[in-house]
Amino acid sequence: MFDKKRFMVTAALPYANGPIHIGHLAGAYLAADIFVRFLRMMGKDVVFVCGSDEHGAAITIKAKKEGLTPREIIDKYHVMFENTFKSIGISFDIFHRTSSELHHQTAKDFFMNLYNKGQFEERESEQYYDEEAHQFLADRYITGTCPKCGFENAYGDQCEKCGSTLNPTDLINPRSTLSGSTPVLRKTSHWYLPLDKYQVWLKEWINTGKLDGAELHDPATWKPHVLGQCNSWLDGGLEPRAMTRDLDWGVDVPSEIPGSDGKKLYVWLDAPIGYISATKQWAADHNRDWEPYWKDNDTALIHFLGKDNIVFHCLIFPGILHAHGEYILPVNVPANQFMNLEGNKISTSRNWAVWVHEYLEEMPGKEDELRYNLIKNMPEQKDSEFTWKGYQEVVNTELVNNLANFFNRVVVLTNKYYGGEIPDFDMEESFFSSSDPDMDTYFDSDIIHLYDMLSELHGHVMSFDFRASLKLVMEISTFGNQLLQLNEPWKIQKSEPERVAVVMNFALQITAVLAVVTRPFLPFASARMHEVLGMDFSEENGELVDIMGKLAEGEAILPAGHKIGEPIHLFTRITDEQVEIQIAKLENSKSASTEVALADTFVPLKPEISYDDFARMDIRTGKIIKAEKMEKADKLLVLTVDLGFEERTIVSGIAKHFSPDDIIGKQVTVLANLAPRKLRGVESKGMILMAENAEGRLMFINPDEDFPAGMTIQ
RNA sequence: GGCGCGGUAGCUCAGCUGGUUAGAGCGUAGGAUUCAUAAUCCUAAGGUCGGGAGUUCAAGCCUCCCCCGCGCUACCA
Repeated sequence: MFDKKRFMVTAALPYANGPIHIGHLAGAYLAADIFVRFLRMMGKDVVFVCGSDEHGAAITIKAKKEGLTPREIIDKYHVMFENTFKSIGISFDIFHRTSSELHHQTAKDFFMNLYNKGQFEERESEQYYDEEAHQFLADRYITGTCPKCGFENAYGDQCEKCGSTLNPTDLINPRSTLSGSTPVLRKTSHWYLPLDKYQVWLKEWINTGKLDGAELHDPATWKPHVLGQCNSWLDGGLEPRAMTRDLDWGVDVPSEIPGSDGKKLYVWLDAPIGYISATKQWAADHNRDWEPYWKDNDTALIHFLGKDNIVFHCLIFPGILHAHGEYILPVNVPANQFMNLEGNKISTSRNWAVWVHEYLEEMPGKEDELRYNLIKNMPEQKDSEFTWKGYQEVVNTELVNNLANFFNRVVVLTNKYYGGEIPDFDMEESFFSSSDPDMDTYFDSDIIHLYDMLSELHGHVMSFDFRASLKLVMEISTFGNQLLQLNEPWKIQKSEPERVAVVMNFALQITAVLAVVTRPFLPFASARMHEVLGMDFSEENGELVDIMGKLAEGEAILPAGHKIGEPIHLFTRITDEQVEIQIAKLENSKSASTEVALADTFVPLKPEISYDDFARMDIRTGKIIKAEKMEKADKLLVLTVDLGFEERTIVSGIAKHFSPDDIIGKQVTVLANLAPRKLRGVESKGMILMAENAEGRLMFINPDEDFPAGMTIQ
């Protein structure tokens, strides 16, 4: 991969309906940023693109809720994204947006191309239509009762209470959120991408890297969980996917296509094309040609994203690119897993998150401290965890005690002994080094040890192993601390100044190496080091190649006589108070949002019924006399209930809440005249009445004293 | 239930295609040192590698069964 002429690097487009949190950074943006900065410093031709994903029903709904236009919503978040990413040091070459004219045109062209090639299947389906608002309804515009948990405000695509994935037609009592009316099913037609037809080549391409005889990537370099998830989908069989929707906020289906009225491109053909339009805009801004970056086989296309996006970028987008025919496919999709926060999943809706823009305000000047922690704990192979206590410990022990302290003591000693000038020394002079503790070493041979470390660092970055590469950076600092400790210049400066001169010169070369290699990880501290050392800190452009070349030759990076500046503290300690404030803030937001959630989830009253309606229900007391788990079902218990006059079988979905042994002998309340229904082959006659709280916890409803079975309830 | 990814020292994690006494950082204990933000350096203690069986001369790494965590998915009238 590294032998490719140029690199096209993308980071997942953030959706413009909420701010960026640490999970986003750890999942995609930091990994991409390190990789790209490193490539630039290796002198590679690389373009790094991203942008706001600004279409779809969720944005129009949010706009409506807040009394704003969709345009106002996306403008707000686009600006916010730009500021956040810039402030935390994500070095996009361009941060574009899908609402731009250029993107609309690019996406339409792409659609037109596939259409003309006959790649689409046009299919009719029935979708809900709002007769008052005169439009088809996006899944998110339809609410109704969840068929699975009974929650009355489930969306057409998902129930936010039980988390099930739904189709709008699954909803009981569907309502349009536009007009409140009951939507009707109406025929509509859409263009589908026949992924089922791509299945064979996709499977081959993913697992062997081969496509049409060409070797495109090495699957051994792909992460196991990425391959695993792809194969899980492939083995389940791919199905055609609609590439268009009846939406009102998005990219129009090209008007020259019959039946395009009111149709918009669906996210599959919108967001990822955003990478391409971003590249076009970048090219136009810099008077460059965008096409080689997407169409030349000598380009390595790499997508950085979180695991929620794997299937999208490994199967659907490659399917689209290949259907078009002119585009290259990604050589790797190094998806990360998720980062948890203080023991819980990060959740936007429950406000359980560290928002990056808030962090930047509350912890000013501590960009690198956050970057360091997120990289150190990057969820590369499995979910990981961010804690404020861990943040404090890592900053104080690793950044302050190890790195900043090393830098500081070298600069202090240089100023003290040599008035801030890098000392000249005798190449024949020996000293101690931890690279070979048993014998004395010399400048030109030991400096190659630094080269070896950088070369190892390079290997880690190229295999997307950012945790390991960060660790290696810190080992360089430790190597420096060891050098000082083994030679103790403060003890021998009077007696052996020649030896101190080599040691200090070498120590200064290590600080120079650190100034350069920290840049992809800790760009802000890197800038401070450059300044103190009097090194040029301009563009990232081949400087790693430079210093590696020198080190390999046993040469110094900073020449003798070079003047450096005054000592500074690169990092300062995180206090207990700072940590406590952050933890308290999290806890507060949690309890606050729980209260809101509780208030929100009081299920609205159902329409009034008559006494007769009630009287038709036969509700009885009963007692569970037998309970066992249903085979091959996670949530079902098969209960035998004594109703006094008979025993009957009732299947109940409570296995997650109660174990069979615990509920035998339990008094229950049974809706006894409910029509029987078969569940997984077992006939269930009746239903156990349960109370449920906002968190989904279940409780039996029963007489509060021992009471005979079979008695009526009225 | 199915599929995928994980389960390694108190904590966070490394362990390449199976190969000698299983590693790192933090924490803990002892020692050295004072240039440095009470920082640094050295040493030590500490692990039935989720559990069980198997393949092999040899398994943390391979096979089978089971348990636990996470994700997707199915059943939950």
